Amino acid sequence: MVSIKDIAKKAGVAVSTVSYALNGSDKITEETTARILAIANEMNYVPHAAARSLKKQQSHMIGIFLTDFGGHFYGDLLQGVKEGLNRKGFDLVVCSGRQSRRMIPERMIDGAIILDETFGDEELLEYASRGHKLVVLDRDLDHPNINQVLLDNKAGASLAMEYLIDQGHDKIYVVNGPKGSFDSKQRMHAVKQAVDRTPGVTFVELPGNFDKAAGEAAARRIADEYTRPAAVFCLNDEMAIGLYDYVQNNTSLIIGEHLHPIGFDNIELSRYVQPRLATIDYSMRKWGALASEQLIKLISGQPVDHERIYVTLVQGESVKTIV
Amino acid sequence: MVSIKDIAKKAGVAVSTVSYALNGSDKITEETTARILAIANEMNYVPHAAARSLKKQQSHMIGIFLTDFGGHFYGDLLQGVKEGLNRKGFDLVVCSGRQSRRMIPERMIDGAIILDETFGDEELLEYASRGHKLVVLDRDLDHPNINQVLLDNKAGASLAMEYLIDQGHDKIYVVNGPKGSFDSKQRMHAVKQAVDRTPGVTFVELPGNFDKAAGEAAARRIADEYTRPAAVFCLNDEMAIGLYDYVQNNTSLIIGEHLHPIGFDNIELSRYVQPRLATIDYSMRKWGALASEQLIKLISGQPVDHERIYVTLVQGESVKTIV
DNA sequence: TTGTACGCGTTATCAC
DNA sequence: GTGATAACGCGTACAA
Repeated sequence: MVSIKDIAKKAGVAVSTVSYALNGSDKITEETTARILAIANEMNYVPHAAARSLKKQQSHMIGIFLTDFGGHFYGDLLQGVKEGLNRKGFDLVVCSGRQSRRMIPERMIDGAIILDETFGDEELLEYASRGHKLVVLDRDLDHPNINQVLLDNKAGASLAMEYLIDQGHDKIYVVNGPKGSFDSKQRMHAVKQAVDRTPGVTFVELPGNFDKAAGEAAARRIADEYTRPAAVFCLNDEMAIGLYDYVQNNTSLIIGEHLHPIGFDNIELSRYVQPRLATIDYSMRKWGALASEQLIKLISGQPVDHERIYVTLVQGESVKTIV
Repeated sequence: MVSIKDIAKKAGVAVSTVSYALNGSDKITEETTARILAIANEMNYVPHAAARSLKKQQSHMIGIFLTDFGGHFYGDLLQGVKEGLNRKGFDLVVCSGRQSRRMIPERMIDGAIILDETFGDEELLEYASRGHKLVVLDRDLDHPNINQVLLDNKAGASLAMEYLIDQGHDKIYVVNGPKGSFDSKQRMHAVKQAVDRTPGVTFVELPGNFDKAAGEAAARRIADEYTRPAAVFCLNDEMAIGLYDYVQNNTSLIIGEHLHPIGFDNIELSRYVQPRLATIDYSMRKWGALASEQLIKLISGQPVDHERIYVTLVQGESVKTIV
């Protein structure tokens, strides 16, 4: 592998001269620079990332940590992050699983975006206290080195509940997310507020886990005890799809007639299931772009405030009016 | 940031002692090792990835390069790669876009898995000739430093065509993939072979691009010239979904009656569209796992042969028998 | 322009 | 056998 030393030798100059020339410093003559560049090119020189990182103490890479690679969930988010980052000359690495976490303390990345509830708050605070810069998308964490870019879960859940109630529903199941999930908690909290301020609404909370299986389990329970039309607020679309699967394959109940589900996230699939799933929408891409922006500000020492991603209601034939 | 030097100072030993102890060398006494480990722990020591990479000339990270983050396409593949890698102590970074390519020559990663037609063959051969190890999933490239793990496109396309023909279809549209795509070419080649050996089949090739828009465009064309029932082999599911969208929203043609589409990939969505899309299935996870295995063998200098991923037919109500 | 110290961990060599 | 010294990998940046 060719290093600046080799180039220096061939060009008959010092390594520092090569380094300056390569980095476009005006300390070096135009001619010398050109000559060195030519030689470097001809020798197929490529700087060694590790050496540069070691000296500069930064890698110009940032990591995004996801719970898993599954689901249709992340495509647009990642695209948003990547675009935001590339504009600033940073590269993105997408990580998942425990092993890759060491990239943070080992300084392989200059900062991280976290969307992975399997991280403990303490672990993240620990990183932050050691000087690592983080943007969290899935929790409320207060530290100068941590910035939050959170969904407006409360608005979303309120929107969903109000929609159901406006359509005349007074029996509402709510399928919860995972225990530790911040988004779940916020959404469920808003659900309870909505119920509290609306007399006459029966509300049943079912356990869930943000995956299809949870939606199916909830559907079974609901179908088993079915007596009259009910609305079902699944705290994400994935579970709503699971509910569709179960109801349509294992019962004679009709979605949009007996059961009126609404989801959260507006994943692509929701547009394709029959009938179209009502849900809460927001821009994944914007979320990602904003997160990357905030992280770069954090890294470059600029002041940052926490940010919020706004949501809207998407109506769907899965929810019909009760007359 | 605490380095081995700090630990050495506190422990009253030389840095080499610390390094040996940390790496579990038997050159150091149990007690000394224990003491050093304790101190390192207490000081929250974490080795600097860049320094280690620099010395060892390897990062224990491997990269997978994707055309984009979109589509439901990659989740399982990535999961497969990750699992295969983690077992061997490697970490995965998922990359997309031109910028991140520099990770290869800059030796930020020890090897790369390529599923991104926007790479040129020459570029990849160039990397290989410089000693970088690659596994390609999307082209036929011969070099000692390159291993191929390819889909059995020919079998898949033959399966699809035979299925259509067996159902009595004699008018078959085929919606192609992008011009440069290896998978497209192989599939289309097999299509032509199938047509050639079956007299009486009318076959029309339509341009495509593996995205939904291409499927919609093809659908428009087919609908405009519709005279009698026809089968449509979309060279991937995404385009077949686009075709569904157009046909169901803009025409009175019925899928499974007038138009009989089949896809390729068996993405999750294909199970949800109505009627279920017939398609060609294969295990994404296995594909990923195999790719990572091959790459690690390549990196560790073991001999490797090219591999093939087998495919099966998934029947669906999108294709009905012509009587 | 150039010589050189530096960033940090690894490992060969050498002395006790 | 134990442990210390120093060279090394590669690029950067300060002092000369």
